[in-house]
Amino acid sequence: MNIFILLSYKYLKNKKKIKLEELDIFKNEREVLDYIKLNNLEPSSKNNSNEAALLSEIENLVLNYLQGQKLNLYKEFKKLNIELDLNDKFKSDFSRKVIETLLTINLGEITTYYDIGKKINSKAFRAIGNVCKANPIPLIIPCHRVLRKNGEIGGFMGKSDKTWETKLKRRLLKLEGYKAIK
DNA sequence: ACGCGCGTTCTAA
DNA sequence: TTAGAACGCGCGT
Repeated sequence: MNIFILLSYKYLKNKKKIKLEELDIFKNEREVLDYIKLNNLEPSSKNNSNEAALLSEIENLVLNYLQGQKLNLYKEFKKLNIELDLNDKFKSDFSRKVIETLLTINLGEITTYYDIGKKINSKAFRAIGNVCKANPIPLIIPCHRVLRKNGEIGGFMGKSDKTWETKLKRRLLKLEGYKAIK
């Protein structure tokens, strides 16, 4: 399965750090190009050596993860002092609690929409799904580790079962060593 | 397969 | 700005 990954970020010169805005996953190059065009994205200049170094570290982390290394990407990104653009995106208490809970699910583990609801004292299971859908940085925020209560795969990146997106979700879980999915 | 529940977003006033 | 309708990577029956 080939995938194409696009990182949208800003380099904060004064702080010398990268603020990661989005990590998007596409199934072919054309989709990447369409997305870049649609959102008027500028190609990375990499004219700053610190910026280039950070980027290559990020690239290595993601590639190693996709090749099966057991990496906690969230923690690794934190080590690199990468800023995640979450507070801008998630403004409500509810969505922040969902994201917070998601970040506690380690590689190799899974949870369910139901369990997240239990943890944050809510029965809004569908709304929890909607927060995941709005997740701008999959892989780092591990929405792929959330299944339906009955063990079904559930959706991924806004799409329901029997789509390329859910195949990717299965693939990621397999990569992480989790096997039992309906 | 259907109805339900609930946070978010869209829509029309 | 505000009420209410519509919408969802879901759940229970």
